[in-house]
Amino acid sequence: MDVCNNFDGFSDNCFGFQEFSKEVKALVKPERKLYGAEKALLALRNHSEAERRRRERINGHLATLRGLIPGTAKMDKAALLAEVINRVKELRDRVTEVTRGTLVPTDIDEVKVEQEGKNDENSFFIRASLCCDFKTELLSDIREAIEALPLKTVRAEIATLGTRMVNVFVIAGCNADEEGSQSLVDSVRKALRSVLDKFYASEEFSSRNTMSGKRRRVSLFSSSNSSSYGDLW
Amino acid sequence: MDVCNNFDGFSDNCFGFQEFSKEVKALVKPERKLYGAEKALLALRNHSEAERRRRERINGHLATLRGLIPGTAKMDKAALLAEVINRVKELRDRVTEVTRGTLVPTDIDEVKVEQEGKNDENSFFIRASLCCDFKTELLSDIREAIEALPLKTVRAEIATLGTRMVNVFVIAGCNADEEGSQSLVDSVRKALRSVLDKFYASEEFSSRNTMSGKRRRVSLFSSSNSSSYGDLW
DNA sequence: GCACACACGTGAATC
DNA sequence: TGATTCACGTGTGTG
Repeated sequence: MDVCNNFDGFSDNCFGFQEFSKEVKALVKPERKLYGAEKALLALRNHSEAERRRRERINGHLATLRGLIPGTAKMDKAALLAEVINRVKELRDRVTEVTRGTLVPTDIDEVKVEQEGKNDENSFFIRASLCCDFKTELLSDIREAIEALPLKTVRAEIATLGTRMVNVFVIAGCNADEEGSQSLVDSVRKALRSVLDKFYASEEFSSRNTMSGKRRRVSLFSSSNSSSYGDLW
Repeated sequence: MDVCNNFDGFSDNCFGFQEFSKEVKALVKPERKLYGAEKALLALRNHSEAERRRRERINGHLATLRGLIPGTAKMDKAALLAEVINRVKELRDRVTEVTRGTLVPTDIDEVKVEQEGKNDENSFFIRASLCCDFKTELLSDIREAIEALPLKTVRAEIATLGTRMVNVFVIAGCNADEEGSQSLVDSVRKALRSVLDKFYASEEFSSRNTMSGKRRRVSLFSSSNSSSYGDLW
């Protein structure tokens, strides 16, 4: 260790001398201590192997990312990750762009609540939507549910088609950490779902039909974009 | 070095003894060689600092990815990357899903060729589209161009709106590496562009209008989803 | 004590 | 050659 420090700029551990001298000391004394040394060596082995496995896991994921994004075959890790970031942003923007302007009720009752874009900075938005049969009573229920939450509604839209409607709310949040914003998302989702549940209950009471679960399919037209994303429920 | 190998399972370089002994030898001899040692130390320093910077770059990108994808705050690197992979796939699927079924010609002449999904396994698809004015002659040109390529067309669609049309081809490929599939994409793109160019040439010959570049804007309606993704050209 | 994850410095390869 | 990237083993902290 001291030897090592004779060269300035070298810290103790840079040559692994500590470990080395430990082993030496252990080896000097007979038998019993040797057990300790063997054990230590085994531990060291396990350690390095575990670390190798960890690296393989990470690099494996990086490799599949390379396969997922064309043109990144020969990039180094950092450049690859930068490209991944761009891709995620691009795709996210494309989705919102292609989704925007096509606010059309689908034939599936659903509540979607998701955090929308740019939590790069401290501000963020929550986009909440509820799609179901159109009932004027529902509107006030929704309004109440949303306004009961300590949130600021930035934008609200409604679209109807036939007997169906979809309501969209964009809600502003700021200065919330990861967990805070997630709990906001959850509370919004809960609020809208309770509105939907209440509606179902009243429907059921008026015995128009019985529900099998909470989701209901109404054949209006084949909806293509309302599937996937189970986590949005 | 020999000392090091006395412990089996330890390779030469595991303690950095090579480097160490190099420095020792250098120090034994006076003055001139000391310069060499100093230089070596400096180089080592630069090296470790560069490596530190590299790590910071990578970790920085990982951090922004964390910020970009909610719920990954406390994940370890591997889990984060796995989540990133899921996100990219999800978003990619959402885009194609939300795009599909809305095959409508836009007001911009364009050729899009992109690799579509799942090159996880060895098979993949290429989705190629060409959007331009509708001319019946074009159809056979396109057909010829596509069939001239050593590819299997899995699906083909055409949609028209007013004077505009868009053709979509889904082409199957398999057992191609990154570069191979990329060159296929390029050749498809080239083929479709040549069709478009030929069309332009004949149009120009018939002197309906002069082109400024190859792109042409026709006001039909404001197209929203044909923007971005310059790399698709 | 053990398992896991991370940062670090180093050796080697590539350009 | 120097600069840069990667894999590796190790030290260290946390649960």
